[in-house]
Amino acid sequence: MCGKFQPGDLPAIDETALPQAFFRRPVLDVAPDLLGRVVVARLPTGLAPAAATQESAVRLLVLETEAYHESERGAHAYGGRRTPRNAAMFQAGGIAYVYFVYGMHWQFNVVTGREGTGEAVLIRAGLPLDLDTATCVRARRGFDLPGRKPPSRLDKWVDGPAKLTQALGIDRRQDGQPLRPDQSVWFQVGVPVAADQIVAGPRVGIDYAGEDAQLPWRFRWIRS
DNA sequence: CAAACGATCGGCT
DNA sequence: GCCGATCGTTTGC
Repeated sequence: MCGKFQPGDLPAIDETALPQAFFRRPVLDVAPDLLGRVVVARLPTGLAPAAATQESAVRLLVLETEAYHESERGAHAYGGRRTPRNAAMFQAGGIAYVYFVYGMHWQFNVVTGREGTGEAVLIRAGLPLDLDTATCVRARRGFDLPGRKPPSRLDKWVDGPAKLTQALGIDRRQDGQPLRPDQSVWFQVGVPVAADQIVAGPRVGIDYAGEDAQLPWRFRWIRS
């Protein structure tokens, strides 16, 4: 390629796939530990008919996550209550939990912990890592449509959970899928993140959770 | 079976 | 900053 694509100063990225054991830990361990990892998705673009049969690889550096656990009111699995929608949350860690919100958006979660406990990490934001990714994200997020243009800062391209599923091409078909390289979505080791660069704060959009809405279970990587 | 309600986004003021 | 869009999931009658 042209070699001009610069996602910022980053050390070498370790492309080793994260093993299932990485996810089979408590959700509050996994959620901050996912910062600096790379999420990879090989999914159809689903745009023009000609492109619909092609597959594109999108690689995003994980910048923001949130933890959800059945012990608190913010979680779909609160109180251990199972429904057809949240079934994936109760499986052993290492699979995807994908659900639909606000009548138009998909959200991508990583199931954590042991089988029988409802917990998952919501992936909220990411940084495009290469030219192929940027090309695919431009198309999927509609940056090339008339009257629209991509954000000037690359870290504003995928800065919300619904924007992230749009960029990766994730929808209900990935719900319950194992996160492994032989599937369509998986994680790589990525780059190390210093502990003092991780900022914890309250999760967004869960006012109905009462006092649990103030738990500092949102994790953001602030690159200095 | 009907109806309310979102773990949000993008466009406009 | 506010507001409208839009529909799967859940809950209650």
